[in-house]
Amino acid sequence: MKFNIKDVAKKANVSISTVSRVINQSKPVQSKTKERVLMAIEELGYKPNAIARSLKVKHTQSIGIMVPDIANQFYPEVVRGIEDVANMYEYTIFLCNTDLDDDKELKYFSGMEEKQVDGLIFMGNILTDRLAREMKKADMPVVLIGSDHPDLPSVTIDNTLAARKAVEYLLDKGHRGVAVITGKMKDPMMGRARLKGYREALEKAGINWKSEWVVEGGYRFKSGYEGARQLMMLEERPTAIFVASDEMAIGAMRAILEKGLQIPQDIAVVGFDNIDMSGKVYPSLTTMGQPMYEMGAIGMRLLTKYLQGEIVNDNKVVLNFELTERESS
Amino acid sequence: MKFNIKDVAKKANVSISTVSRVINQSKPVQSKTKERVLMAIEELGYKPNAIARSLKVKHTQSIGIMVPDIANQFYPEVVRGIEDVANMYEYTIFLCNTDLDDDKELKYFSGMEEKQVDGLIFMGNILTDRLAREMKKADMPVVLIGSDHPDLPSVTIDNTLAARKAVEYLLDKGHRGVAVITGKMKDPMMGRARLKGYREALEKAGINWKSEWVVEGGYRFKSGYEGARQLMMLEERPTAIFVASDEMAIGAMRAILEKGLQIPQDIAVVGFDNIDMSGKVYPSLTTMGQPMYEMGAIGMRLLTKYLQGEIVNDNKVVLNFELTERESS
DNA sequence: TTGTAAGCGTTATCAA
DNA sequence: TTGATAACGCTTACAA
Repeated sequence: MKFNIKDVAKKANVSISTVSRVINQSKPVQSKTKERVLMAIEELGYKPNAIARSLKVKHTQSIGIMVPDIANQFYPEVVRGIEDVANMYEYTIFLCNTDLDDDKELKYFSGMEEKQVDGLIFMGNILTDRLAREMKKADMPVVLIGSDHPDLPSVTIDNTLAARKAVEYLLDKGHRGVAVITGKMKDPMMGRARLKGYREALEKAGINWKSEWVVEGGYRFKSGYEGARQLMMLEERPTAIFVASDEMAIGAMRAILEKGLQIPQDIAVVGFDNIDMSGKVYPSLTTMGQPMYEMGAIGMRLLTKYLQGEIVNDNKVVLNFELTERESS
Repeated sequence: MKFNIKDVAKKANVSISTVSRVINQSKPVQSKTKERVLMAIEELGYKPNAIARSLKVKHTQSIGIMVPDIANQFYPEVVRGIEDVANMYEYTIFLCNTDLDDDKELKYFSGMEEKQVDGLIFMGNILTDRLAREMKKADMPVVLIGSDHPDLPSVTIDNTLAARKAVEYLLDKGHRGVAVITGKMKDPMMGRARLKGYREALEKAGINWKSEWVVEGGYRFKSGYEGARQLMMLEERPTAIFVASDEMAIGAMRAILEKGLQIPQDIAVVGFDNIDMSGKVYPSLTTMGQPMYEMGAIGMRLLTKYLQGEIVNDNKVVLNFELTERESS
């Protein structure tokens, strides 16, 4: 049996407004009547209906999160960051997996709008114009995490700088033959930006670019594995590989180890992201870390600012990255 | 600017009821007027307000998911399973991280009730009586995944049988010195049940139980690492370790490798869960796999049955497990 | 300090 | 096939 505010009003012998007032503490209520109301609530096991409330007050205290795939190592950590600060601000989160599918993204976004989320956090490799337009049209704040767009707030790191630093680290260790397994070329951040960083590092060091030393990967283990095998078949074998994601890097390491080669003696590898597992594999992975939890937390904090109507002066926050040196280099 | 059904009614020169009818296709509408309505919707960029709808129809097409920690390797995969079938049935999901904290569990559950979720999926190591009572009281279906309770539907595997099989596998390989790193003893499934399986296997094989060969772990990498170190310091060193979770097993492997020992030649290890990473580490991990994605998918499917008022004859589904043999054994 | 009543954006009943 | 209108459970003027 489900009771509503009317039931408790009747039971406590007051009007529904005073019940509302004690629930929300929105206006003073005489302590005696308040007690009666509380009693009634207790006895009936009454729970306020947030849906009805939302309809009236025009906000839901819910926000949407769109991620490519929660089962992909990278995202759970940032979702956790989001969740933690969302809870501090009393928001609960709707989670959607887009699989990087444009239609799903559009559909879910629309669904979130209909469910009247107060705001939304979007993660995805590339933000289509179509979706960006929808986001602008919708009158709810959206913040991007890990990707970027001229007229939307976002939190990111400087991917090309981070990649450059990673490669420079390898160069500083004396490596001259540094190959790269990168993200998809159509992907601005993980693909092009990180490759650009690689190229910049080489240029600055006066090292020639060898096109056979750059292989385009996906993001998963398998493509790192295959990329490394391909690289090792070259007559001039690289002595180090910079890999644009940790999961690929772990795949690359396996390929190297299977070949009977030693890491880092024969080939050093440095990854990107610093997912949880990168410190746990053997050998542990040196990696250019993104502050995933912070990206989530800060992204959500940014969102709350819009939600609360605070003025925000900087809607593009770019966070620091940090190289974690481990055994693989 | 946000428009409502009234706005489109005015624009299309019809009543709000006919607008509602074309949106929901709940009653025939003359194709000509339907067209007008569709035009108006299009022009205004109207999106129906699901909150208002929910208030009226008394369901929200939302369900809640409570997990200990989405950043923990095990859960994203089952959440993904849940999500996929939830979407097939047009539900969207609220995600909550409980951190295994009783108060948070209670609080979030209450919050989900207020938000009028149509149902809820709970994951947690142990279901407190307090929470179980709340679940019974609430008039919404709840299904448990990975844990169990006499009067709640659930989907699990037979943890003690699975553990026994894992240990028997080791025994069959000729190991006589099989140690175990288990879950917390207060945890019925991952702790006691899996330890029980270990014991049963030993008994059946006529092998003596050595209390110094069982160490109680948490679930994380570190406790596996430490557990293995402890085990290796014994004067009679085990030749195999059964570890009650993959993450701990990966920690155990690292401890073994660091010690300069070989896996599986010196010590074999088999884990539990078959998380994604267990096939990617080096050496790859033999593990007793839980069908995580399926547990999620089937759990959600079970929930939809309650949601749709289907009669369900078996509210305790126990799934098959499967040993995946890899390099660590 | 308390109560009455309008209204939030829908759906659904009833009548036309 | 369409339109008026009550109702869903709440908050919030406004009045008492």
